[in-house]
Amino acid sequence: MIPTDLIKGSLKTIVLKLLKEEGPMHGYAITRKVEELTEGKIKLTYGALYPILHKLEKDGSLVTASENFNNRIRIYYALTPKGHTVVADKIKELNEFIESLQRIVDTKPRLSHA
Amino acid sequence: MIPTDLIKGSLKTIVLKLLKEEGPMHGYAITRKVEELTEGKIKLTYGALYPILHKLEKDGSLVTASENFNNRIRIYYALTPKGHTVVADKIKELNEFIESLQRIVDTKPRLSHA
DNA sequence: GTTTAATATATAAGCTATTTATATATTGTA
DNA sequence: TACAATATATAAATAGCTTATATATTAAAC
Repeated sequence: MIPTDLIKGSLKTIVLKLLKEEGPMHGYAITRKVEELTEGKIKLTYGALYPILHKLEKDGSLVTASENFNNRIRIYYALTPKGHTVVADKIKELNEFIESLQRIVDTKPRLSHA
Repeated sequence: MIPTDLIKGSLKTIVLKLLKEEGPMHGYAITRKVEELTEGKIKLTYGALYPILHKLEKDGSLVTASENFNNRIRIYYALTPKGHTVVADKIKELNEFIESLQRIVDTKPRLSHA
């Protein structure tokens, strides 16, 4: 599993991206999907997830719709038009970040030091 | 510039990786190199850098050697054998992280939702 | 001649996103 | 009948960072 320090900071982007590609999801399903996509390497804790969702709802990026499924409440989160704009920006940032990290990781030692 | 939230957590790995590839460096040079490698997209502040270096020195991953250059003190940081082990682990983690992020970012919408 | 930018290291206070712990409740499985 | 899985939620604590501040020299600009 990837240490949380590293993942810290990209969780919001990950959540938004999932909602964009999968459509409306409820919290529990989001944690499942992240684990599935990353083969268990990234685990979204509920203590991190729900504050993120609530915050995004508050700022108008997400809207909710409650559903009763087997006597369990499911709260579906869906992107608003504003949310779609936010995701686009966040994805762009994340791509730049990935690119920068790769440039650093791919750096090979110089011959002068070999 | 990439928001600091995203970079937070990978700074230590970046510093260690640079010291591995470039050989001993002093703090100021490290900040310069990171900016250069990432085309200004990642900026290492001194408030972040020096505590990282001091911590790595304390735990035995780095050793220091002072040099006087133009009446300016330069403190060179170099990896110890332990440091080399730590870098290897950190790089491995970072690669897994990058891979996981890419898997999430590259996810395309399903036809069933199209 | 004097101000400004660049070089060089350092620390303390404050912020904020996260982890950890805790709470609650139902359904399916062993 | 107990345990695992499903489902949401919050509060306290942590930790890594940013921001601000301090100090000192050299080179360039004006």
